Amino acid sequence: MDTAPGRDTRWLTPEEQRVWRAYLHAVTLLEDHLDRQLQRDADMPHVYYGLLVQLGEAPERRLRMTELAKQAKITRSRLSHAVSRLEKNGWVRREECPDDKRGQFAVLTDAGYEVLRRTAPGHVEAVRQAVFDRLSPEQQKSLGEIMQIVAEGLQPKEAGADLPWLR
Amino acid sequence: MDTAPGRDTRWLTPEEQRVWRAYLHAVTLLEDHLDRQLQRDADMPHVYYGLLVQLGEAPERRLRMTELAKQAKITRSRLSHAVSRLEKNGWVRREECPDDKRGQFAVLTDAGYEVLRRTAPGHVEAVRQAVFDRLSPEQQKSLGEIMQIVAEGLQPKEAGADLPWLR
DNA sequence: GCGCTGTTGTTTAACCTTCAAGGAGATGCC
DNA sequence: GGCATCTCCTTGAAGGTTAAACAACAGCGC
Repeated sequence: MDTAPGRDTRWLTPEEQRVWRAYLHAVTLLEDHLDRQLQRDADMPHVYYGLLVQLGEAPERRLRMTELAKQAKITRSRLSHAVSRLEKNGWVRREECPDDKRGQFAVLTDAGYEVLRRTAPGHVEAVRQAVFDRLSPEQQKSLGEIMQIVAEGLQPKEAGADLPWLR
Repeated sequence: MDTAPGRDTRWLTPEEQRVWRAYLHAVTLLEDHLDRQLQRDADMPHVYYGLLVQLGEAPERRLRMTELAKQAKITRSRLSHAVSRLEKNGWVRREECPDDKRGQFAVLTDAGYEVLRRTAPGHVEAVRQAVFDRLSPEQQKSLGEIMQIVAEGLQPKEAGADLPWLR
């Protein structure tokens, strides 16, 4: 990977520093804001809410643990803890996988769906107020492209994704 | 604050959803990446590293706790815990404030400065590889503007900041 | 079948963050 | 001065996250 930082570090220029600081500030403020909003209205952190959303969109409102972890960009360990908590709340239920006895499904319960239905509007509104209402259409487009690029760069590559002849 | 979500929620359009998902993915992947990088190379999470940076840039490498918390966008409580931890590592030291006996200074020690000097290049390189190397100059500029706007919208306003005649 | 390797999901303990509460000193007002 | 109130910072408990180790199983070659 040749990352060994030698004598010649490519420091950030003043302009790059401004961009980076702005990014850090925006991201931490926004995550804080949304976390508080959801903690107040739905009694759970943002990440947990995201899990319910993913399940709500999945066929039959169920996903294998690993698949859910992948979609939510969290570790399986973290997901395991999270689901345990959501299970206690009655929002999610675990089910065994008939095909693979190691496997577990996380299933969104009716109560979980109800919570989602009740709290989604407030959450969307919060996102709108904090982000979309403040950006021009061009900026929104730009933001999407930029984030897409950054995410792709960090995504653990699919096997053979860049070696199509191996598939 | 008329946020009461009535029957008429302004849902995100499909395009807005794509932008928002891309944002969430990028941000969580990036934060994870940097956290791991720093945990490995500097034995501390990203936020703690940020504290050392702020102190390193401050005059005399010292800041009042509240000021540091404000700059780092974290709560005083969190900062208090964090400084305790950094103090155990010998990277930061607390000092009393002569002017205000309630006050405390957080001071970057020589050892702390040394850690910073040693690990900064690797961190900058990680940020570069994940972000700046992948974006065009226009995109970098755009990112800065967008994040600036979002951050300002969430920033707790300074007293009278939008009422200049009151200052 | 048997063993090998990799996957799936959980667990433990250490660590970090949050929230609510509180001590101690400053500030202002009478 | 006396009192209320505010600010600065800390604390402890509850809860969330992480890394590492683990048990159970699947897939595969033999």
